[in-house]
Amino acid sequence: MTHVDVARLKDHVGKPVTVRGWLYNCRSKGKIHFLQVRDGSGMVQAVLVKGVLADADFERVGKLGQESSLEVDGTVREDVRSPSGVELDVTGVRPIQDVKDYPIALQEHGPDFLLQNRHLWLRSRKQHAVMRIRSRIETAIRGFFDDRGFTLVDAPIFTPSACEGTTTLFEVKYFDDDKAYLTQSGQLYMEAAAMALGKVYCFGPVFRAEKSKTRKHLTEFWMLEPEIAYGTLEDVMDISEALIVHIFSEVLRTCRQELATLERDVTKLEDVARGGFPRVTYAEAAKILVDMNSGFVPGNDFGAPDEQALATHFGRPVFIHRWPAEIKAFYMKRDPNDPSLALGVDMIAPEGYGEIIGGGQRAEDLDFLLEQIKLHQLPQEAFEWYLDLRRYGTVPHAGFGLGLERTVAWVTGREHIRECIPFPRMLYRIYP
RNA sequence: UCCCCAGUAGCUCAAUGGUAGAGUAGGUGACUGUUAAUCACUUGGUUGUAGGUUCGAGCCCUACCUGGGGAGCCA
Repeated sequence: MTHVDVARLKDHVGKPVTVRGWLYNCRSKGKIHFLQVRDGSGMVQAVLVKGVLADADFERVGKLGQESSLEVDGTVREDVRSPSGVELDVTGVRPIQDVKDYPIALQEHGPDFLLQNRHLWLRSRKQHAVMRIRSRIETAIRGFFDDRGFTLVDAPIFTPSACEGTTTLFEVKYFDDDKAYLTQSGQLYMEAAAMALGKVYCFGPVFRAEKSKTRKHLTEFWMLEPEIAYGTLEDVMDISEALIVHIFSEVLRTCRQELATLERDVTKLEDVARGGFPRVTYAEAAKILVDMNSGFVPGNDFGAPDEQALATHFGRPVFIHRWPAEIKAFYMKRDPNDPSLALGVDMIAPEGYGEIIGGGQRAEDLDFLLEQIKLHQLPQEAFEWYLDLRRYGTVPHAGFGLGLERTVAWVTGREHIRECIPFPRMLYRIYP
């Protein structure tokens, strides 16, 4: 008998197949067992009628516990009662391991318990669906950039110093007496790579040692960072909008089943996939907040409540660009029309998912950067290689960073970012 | 680091300051179309820890521990 993935069973109607997987649930109705079998590709109901097997084997199958591993032989049959359209008429069952007391029951569980059992939680239907969508999003991202002539350039994980000098970093010992830090961003390296390869992106894990305890934060998360030589602030907004549209379109095209499992409102995703995101300046956004009497003080950075208010106001992804320079990073280019403004842009997602993208145009002038490094009291010697990029053929360039888990949370409609990475690393939690 | 909330059976949760309970999982049995099947019976407890108040504390008070949510910071 040929082994077939559950997802492909509909191509084998009427034929004998073997399914290899795990018992998700078993409902026994006296002389019929209904075995819910999952194999990672999908779930199928295998129907075992008494008399097909020896009575002792029939009894034994009916007593297999949740997540018992097994191989099931059977004939594929179309059935309108099945959500997947097919069922398996069982002709044989080979239990591999009979499991008792599987920790995760078919009921609600608390977050602490689920996170302690993350290695098992991944098997449940919704987590399975989230991981599938995450994978599809990563594929869509790579496809998007590969199709547009970008080169994937992997950034280092160990770095000699802070990229931006702002956030708290994880420190590790680097051989004898040197210290190294886990990267918080590959951006500066992408700027170097863009001068070599034109259009580049990196996509990998980054680390933040801030003691953040919210549904939007992880200590280890994955970030996509494209960088474009000769790119501008407008390019960043155009490309990031096209990217978001592409991601949402691809998920809608390929993950209908998973979205249904997650009970995600797809009309929300379809709206995003239409594009045409509003673009406002910081000053315009600030005015909106002031007009709402939100208590926002113009000139300040937007806090989480401000961000939420803006997201609600627009109800769509929104770009906010041209920020007061003093609240943005040292490497941001100034607006030629108003040097107090930085050519930075953030994209805020609707539905409370917050800042998904941050980026902008980079300063390409050597003297300006030297001044900024002094002003921010950064160690110039650590940035000499970065300054070389402005000494040897400097050009305008721009790029952005996209937080993968926040994007996954948004697409899948998850309450918490911790469900959007296979093994979340969070404040005080590094198991399993 | 700060603010708020919660810790009771393996899990999810009840319990006016007065005999610790239910559902679920586990066990035993019934049932030929179940969708977290249903039904009957059943095992299961140092109420996070340490003090305190009280005739009496799961409940009130203090400290600590663990977890959750939020702020700041960011993606």
